[in-house]
Amino acid sequence: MISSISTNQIKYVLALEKTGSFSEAADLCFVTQSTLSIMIKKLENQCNLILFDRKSKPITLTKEGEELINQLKLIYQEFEVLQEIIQGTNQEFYGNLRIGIIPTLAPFLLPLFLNKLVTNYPNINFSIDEITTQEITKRIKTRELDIGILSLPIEDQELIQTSLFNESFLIYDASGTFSRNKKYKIKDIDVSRLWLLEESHCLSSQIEKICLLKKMDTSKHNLEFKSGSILSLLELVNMNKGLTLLPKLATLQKNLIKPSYIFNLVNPIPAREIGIITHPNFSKKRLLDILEIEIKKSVKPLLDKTKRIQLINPY
Amino acid sequence: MISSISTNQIKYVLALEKTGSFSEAADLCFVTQSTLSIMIKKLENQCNLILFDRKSKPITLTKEGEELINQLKLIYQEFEVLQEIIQGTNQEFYGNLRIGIIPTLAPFLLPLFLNKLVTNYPNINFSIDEITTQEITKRIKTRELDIGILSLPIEDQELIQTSLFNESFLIYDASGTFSRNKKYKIKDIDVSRLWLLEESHCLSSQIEKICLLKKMDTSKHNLEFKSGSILSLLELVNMNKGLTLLPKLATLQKNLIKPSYIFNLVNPIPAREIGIITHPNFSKKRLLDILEIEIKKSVKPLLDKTKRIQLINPY
DNA sequence: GGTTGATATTGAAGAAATCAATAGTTGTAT
DNA sequence: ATACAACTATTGATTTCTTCAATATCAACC
Repeated sequence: MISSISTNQIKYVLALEKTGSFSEAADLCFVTQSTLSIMIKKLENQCNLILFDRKSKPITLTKEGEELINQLKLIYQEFEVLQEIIQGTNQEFYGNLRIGIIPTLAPFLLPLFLNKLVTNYPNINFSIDEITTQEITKRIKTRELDIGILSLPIEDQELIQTSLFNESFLIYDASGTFSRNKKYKIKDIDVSRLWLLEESHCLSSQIEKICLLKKMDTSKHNLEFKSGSILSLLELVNMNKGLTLLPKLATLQKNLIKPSYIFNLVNPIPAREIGIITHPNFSKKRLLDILEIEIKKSVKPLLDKTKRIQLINPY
Repeated sequence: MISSISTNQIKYVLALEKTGSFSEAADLCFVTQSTLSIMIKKLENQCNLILFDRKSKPITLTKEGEELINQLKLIYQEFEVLQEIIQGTNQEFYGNLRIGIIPTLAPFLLPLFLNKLVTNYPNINFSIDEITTQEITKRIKTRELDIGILSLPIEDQELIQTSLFNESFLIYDASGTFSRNKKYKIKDIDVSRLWLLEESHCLSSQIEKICLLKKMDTSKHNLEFKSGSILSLLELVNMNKGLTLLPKLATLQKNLIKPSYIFNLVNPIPAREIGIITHPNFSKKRLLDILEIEIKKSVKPLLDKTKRIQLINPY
C-alpha cells in the first residue's frame, strides 16, 4: 500500500504521459532526465506496478498505467484548485498597513522581513515611518498609524503591547582600550568617553540607565552632537576614538561595523525588549499575527539565546 | 505558490482538524507530536496562511483554515480512491505460475525475490520445481511449466529465452593448495582433484568445458558420487580435501561456505548466463516482466560487474 | 558493426522528514 | 500569586528523499 505520494510525483507521471519521452517530460518539469527516470520508477515501485512501456516509441502507458492515469489527473486537478484557493485566500489580505518603527531599529530589522511581506501580500500597501517612540504612540492613539515597532514597555496602558524579542546591548569601542580576552561588565565603561544619540531617542535613555547616570553629562565632550542616526553616531565615535553601546542587530551590519570593535557585556547582559504596539481597536488582527510571526522568524537566527539578561526600560 | 505537497501533509492537517489536539493527531498518524507540529507549520508556511488557532482548546481551524479544509479533504479522498485502484489493479494478477529452476541456482536465487512476489501478489499461486535443464525444457514444451529459470542458451530454438544476469564461477578449494595472494587462471586447476555433480546437471558440463575436458574422468577418485545437491558436493569436497567450481551466488552462503576456501578466477572469468525461458504461447507477459525485474533487482547488488568474462554454454 | 538518440544508473550533495529529549506555554488549583 | 499538569514548540541527530552531473547502457538505424 502506498503510504504517501507528492504532487511532484504526479506531475512527473502526467508530463511523461503527455510527452511520451523522459527527456521532454523532464524539461517540462524543469528537472533533469535522471530525476524524472528515478521518480517514475519510485512511484512504480510504490504502486507495485509498471506504469509505462519503455519499449514503445513514444513511451506509452501500460494497461496498469491506463487504469491509474485518470485518477492521477483528477488528484492533480484538485491540487490546482487548492492552489487557487490558497492564492485567493492570500489576496483577502488587502488595504493599508501603516507601521511606525524607531530609528535605532528600522534599518536593521526592516530588511529582514519586509521584502517577504511585500511579496506575499501584494494587495497590502505598506507604509513605514521611521520615528521616535513618542511620535509612534501619539500617532497610534490618533489612528494615524496601525502598528508601532519599538522598545517595550511603554507607559501608556491604553495601547496593546506584544513582545517580539529581546535585543542585547554590546560595547562598540573605537578607542582600543577594550581587549578581546576579558569579560566586561557595565561598570567597566568609561562614561566620560561615551557618546549617545540625541535625547529624544529611547536608546539614549536606555544607555543612560544602563550606565546608572541620571542625565548624561555631555559637556565632557568638546563637541555638540545631535543626530538620530546610528550611522552618524558611529562616525563620531570613530573620529573621537570614543565608545558607545549598540543594540545587537546594529552590530551585525558587517559593512558598517568592524567586528573587532564589538565587545560583549556579561553578568547580566543589558537588553531592550522589542515589541509591537497597536490601538485596542485595531482590527487587522490576522495581519498582526503574520507580522509578529515573520519578524520573530527572521530575527531568531541572529540573536543569541542567553538567559542572564536585564531588560532596560526605555523611559 | 505551493510547489509540491504530499498526502502525508494533508493527512496531518485532517487529523489535527479531527482531533483538535497535536498529540492526539500525532498518535492517529503514527508519528511523534514534534513531527506533526513541524509538518503543520511547514504547510502553513507553504500556504502563507495560518490554518490552526493554537490558542483555542480544542485547537480549531482559523478562517483561512476553513477555506482550505474542504479541498484538502477532497484531495485526500481522491487519493484514497487511487489507492483502491492500485490495490485492485494489483489483484488482477491472479492464477497459477509454475516455475522450473535448476538445482544449482534454486536455493541461492529463490530466497532473494520469492518472498516479495508471494506477498505482493497474493492472488497468484506460485509453484516451484527444482529440476534439471532437460526436464525444464521438456515440461515447458508440454505446457506443464510456465517459466524456466536456468543457464542459457538452450539449444531448443522454439522457446523464448530472456537473459537475466551472468553468474561467474569461483574456485572452492578445501585442499589448502591455493593461496590468497595469487591470481588463478583455469589452467591452474588440478583436474584430478576436481569433484562435480552428477552428469545430468548443466553445471557439470560447464565445469568440464571450463577445464577443457571432453568427459570428466572420475575414475581417479576412489569414490562413486551421484548427487544433484551442491550441499552434498561441498561435503564431499571437504572430506576429500578436493576442489570444485561454484557459481557466485552459492559462494555467498556464509553459513555453508568458508570464505577462506573461495578463490577468484581471472583472465577471463568463466561465467554462466542465467535467464528465463518460456513457451512462445505463454500469455502472462506482464507477470514475466515483473518476475524479470524483481530477479534482476534482487541479484544485482550481489554480483560484481566485471567485463572480462567468458560465458560457458551449458550443453 | 559503429553511430546516434534515447533511458538507466551512479555517486555525491543538499533538503526534508522523523524522532527522542527538552524547553516553553497556558490554564488550573492551590 | 505559585506550582503543577497538560499541552505545543524547539533542538540536535539521524535517516531518508530528492536532485544533479556524469556516465553507462540499450536500441534502432545505417
